[in-house]
Amino acid sequence: MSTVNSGPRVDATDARILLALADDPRATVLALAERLRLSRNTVQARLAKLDENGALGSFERRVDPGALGYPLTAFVTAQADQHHLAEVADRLKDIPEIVEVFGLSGPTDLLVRVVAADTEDLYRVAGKILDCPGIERTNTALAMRELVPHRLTELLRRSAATRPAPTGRRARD
Amino acid sequence: MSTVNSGPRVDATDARILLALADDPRATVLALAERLRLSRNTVQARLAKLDENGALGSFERRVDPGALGYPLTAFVTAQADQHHLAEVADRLKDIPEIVEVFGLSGPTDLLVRVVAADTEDLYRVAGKILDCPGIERTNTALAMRELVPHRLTELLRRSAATRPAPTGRRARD
DNA sequence: TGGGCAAGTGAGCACAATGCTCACTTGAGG
DNA sequence: CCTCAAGTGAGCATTGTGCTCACTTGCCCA
Repeated sequence: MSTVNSGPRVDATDARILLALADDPRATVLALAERLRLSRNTVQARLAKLDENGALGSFERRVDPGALGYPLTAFVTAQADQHHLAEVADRLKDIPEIVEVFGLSGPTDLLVRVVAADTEDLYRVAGKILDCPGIERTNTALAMRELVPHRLTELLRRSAATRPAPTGRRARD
Repeated sequence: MSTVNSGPRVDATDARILLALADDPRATVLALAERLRLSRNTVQARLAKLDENGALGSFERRVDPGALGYPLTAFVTAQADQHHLAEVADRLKDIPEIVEVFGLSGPTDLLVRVVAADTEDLYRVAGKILDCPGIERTNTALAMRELVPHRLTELLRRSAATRPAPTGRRARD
């Protein structure tokens, strides 16, 4: 349901931690600290804060639908009765194959991301979407290729590059 | 670049592990084992296999762009010279604000997911996309609301529900 | 110019988790 | 009937965790 989160912004050090984690997701705090040349204490505190503020989304994001038996991804755009968007969203939430829904600006009201086991399955799901009261028109496009797989690394690198406020870190080494 | 992965399919037990992990991402293997009433050994082996086969996507997926200073998400659809899709994709990859790109079936060739710091930033990024040689026409829609946040839980639950092949597990307890 | 303040550091400590290996069990399939 | 794949429980040396503490350092602000 939420749109933004905008807790306190991730700073350069946080970004470096996230980057290191991206490289090795199950790395121990100790390993991260060593690698980033920070104290274990710092990394631990930072990490704690990062998932307190919702800077880290849910873990499910990391699960590959393909491995779950849903190798097909499709995007269904829809026009809907704008007065009842919330109700429509609730209905859509009940369809398990629907993985993500956005409310859009412009002539297309909804963008629905769907996964499916095969084309027949996809057809069925598309039908279910159209059947939702409030949905007026849909259009389904199959994702044939993932040309750029989901990534935030470039943005993280940019954040990591800004010189951190150098506080209390040791001079030697 | 990859489209599918389709390593060996995730079975019911795997799904249960992933579900538990979704609930508590940094849970220790021991905690998971206890909670699922599996042996530590099993969980450890399963988890190892899960990220060997790419059933687990990269960690970056969990990072919230909002926390990074990019609270805006937009979807840019584009028509492109289909003979040069690969080159276009390479160009798009160089734009950091581009988070994901799909090649679609139908009249729209590309779906580009973009994040931006503000509307002006978005305008700039949209311009960069249009400037890519091979891109013929674009249309930008701002994601105003995340009506259903990314989730795979329902699907995971479905997988977890199928009775697992009950092998060698103890009778008592 | 001096005092807080926030953030980092290094040390230490009891406890828990990891990574490994081994012998054993169990159901499925040839 | 035998073998195989998967799970189990045990054990053990090594690491990592979660916590607290005293101390340092640069920044902000008065």
